[in-house]
Order: sequence, then structure tokens, then C-alpha cells
Amino acid sequence: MAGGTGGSNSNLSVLLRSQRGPCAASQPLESFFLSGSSPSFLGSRSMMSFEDVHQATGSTRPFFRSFDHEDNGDDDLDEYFHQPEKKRRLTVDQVQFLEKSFELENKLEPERKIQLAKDLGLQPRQVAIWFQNRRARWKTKQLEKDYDVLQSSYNSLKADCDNLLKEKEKLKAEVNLLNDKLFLKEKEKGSSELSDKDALSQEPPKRAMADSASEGEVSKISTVACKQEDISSAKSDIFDSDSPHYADGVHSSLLEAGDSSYVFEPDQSDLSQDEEDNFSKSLLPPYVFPKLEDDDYSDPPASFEDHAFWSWSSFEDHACGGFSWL
DNA sequence: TTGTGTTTTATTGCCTCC
DNA sequence: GGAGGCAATAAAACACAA
Repeated sequence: MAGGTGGSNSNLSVLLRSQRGPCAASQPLESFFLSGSSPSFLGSRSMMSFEDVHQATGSTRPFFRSFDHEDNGDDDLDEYFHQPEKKRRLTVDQVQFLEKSFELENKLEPERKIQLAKDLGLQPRQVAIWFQNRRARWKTKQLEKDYDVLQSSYNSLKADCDNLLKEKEKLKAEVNLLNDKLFLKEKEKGSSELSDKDALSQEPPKRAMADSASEGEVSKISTVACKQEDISSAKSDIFDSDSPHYADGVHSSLLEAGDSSYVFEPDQSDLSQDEEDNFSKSLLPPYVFPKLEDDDYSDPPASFEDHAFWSWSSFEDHACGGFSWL
């Protein structure tokens, strides 16, 4: 519980010691000291000004909640002096007036502060404090709104991401299928050539292909694989950004040919395509990384709150744990 | 009526700007 | 150096369930 019951007497001492600056007379108590000469409290002209507004709203609420019985005169005055100082809430009308003023401009210039204080029969410092607290409340609400906007934006991005991942899996399977077909084709071609030339080599076709494949041939295979990526530019983005540029079948060929690693671009999914290109061309040396399995891709976080942590840990896993620099 | 959570008013201390 | 803003906090007022 934030509040307490004690401290009323200490309030008075706090009140008396804590005034700051020329506008620091913050409590009605002090207004009483000033009430003989100052128009800012009982029956001021400026109070009339507020009362005009007050009447315009059709309200019948008393202007000062704490002075509902002010017509009792000296008795209440005396009572007021002998009461421990208490915090008083502004009336509904005062708050409405301040709210309207805040809507117009949430910062308070000195002249406006004085005018508002006069109009409302408050101390300028009270007006300043009210604006300060109001700004704080506004900021909190604004933060909540921003959070909601970010969260909904995150949710839609996550949905997109999920869809893209599914699409990626589909395309991956498609590429594998096509690579298998290609491999069979090459195999048939190879065996017919072998029979034609009476070749004696009995090496397993797969290995023979990998071993005998020249650089040009490997790149040809890669080109075929990469052409699959051209089916749609959107689809190719998936390969560019978060998966190896080579299909699994080609990976197998390269790995089986004794090349346990291959040059690849880093996982720069947060970069644009141009940034990625520049990054990989100009900043980074080629590096080696192991073949990635599906399990190497962690799922995105389920919640918006987890995202920041996920982004970083995911990056660390792939960039630091999964790769090794040449 | 009372205990407890929330809101509002006000203070304090620090920072920035002129 | 003084004025004013802000964040953190205290404390009074208020709301409301048990």
C-alpha cells in the first residue's frame, strides 16, 4: 500500500520548508497568509473568470471542495489554521478547465500559468504541478499505445515469417526432388558413356561424379540449384537471407567429395539485399560453416516480449557458434 | 466498517538550458 | 546561478470488495 495514515503534522513542516521560487506558495495555508492582499484565493476577480466558465458548464459544484462552508467565516478560518494541513483534490470543474487547457498545449508558459492560476483560484505552482503530473500520465499512456502498435506489428510480421518458413520448407523439398532427378539423369548419362567407352572404373556413381566434377561442373550444378530459387523473387529471398545458397543435394555432393566446408554468406537476415551484398563482398572474408540442418534454425519466439532476446541469441548461434572463420 | 488497491497531488533531487 | 522539466517517490484521497 503506497499511502499511509501518519505524517499530517510532518506535512505542515514539509510545507513550510519546501517552498521554492517566487511561485512556490503551493498550499492554501499560505494563501491564507496572503489572502489579505492577494486576489488569488477567496473572492478574486480571476475566480469570477473561472466561475463564468463554471456556470457555462451548468455545474453546481462548489468551486473549492475544501471550502464548502466558507460562508461560516472566522470559525472555518480558525478551524483551518488549527487543522493539520491536508492534501486537497481539485474540483471536477477545475480539472476540466485544466484538461481543456492541456489539450490546447501541454507545455505551460509562465504567462499562461499565471492566467490559469488566476482563473482557477489556484496557486501558479499548483497549476505547474498539475501540468507536470498530467504530462507524466500522458507519457505513460503514449508508451502503452506505442507498445500496442509495436505488438500488433510484431504479430503480423511473425505471421508473415511463419508463412515464409512454411513456403521455404516446401521449396526445399521441391529443390531436393529436382536435384534427385538431375542426379539420376547424370547417372544415366554417365553409365551410357561408360558402356560406350568401355570404361573400367567401378567407382560408385555418386562419388565418381563428385570426384570428377570439375569446378565448372560443380558450379553448373549450383546454377541449376540456384535457378530453382529464381522461380519467384520472394522465394529466393528466403534462400538469400537465412539458408545456404546450395540445395541439400549439392551439399551432399560437395561434402562427399571431401569438401567438408564451403564458402557461404553469413546469415544477415536483418540486412537488406544491398547491404548483404556489400557486407559479404567488402567486409567479410569468406568463411566456412558446417552444413545446416533444419534443426539449426530455431523457431521465432512465440511472444513479442521474447523477440529481442531471440534475435540476439539466434544471431549468436548462427554467427558465432555455427560458423568458423577461415 | 475496514482493509487494500488505485489515483491524484505534491515533494525531492537531478539535469538542462539560458 | 536560477528557472523549469522530469523521474521517482510519498502521502492523502478515493473506490470498492468482503
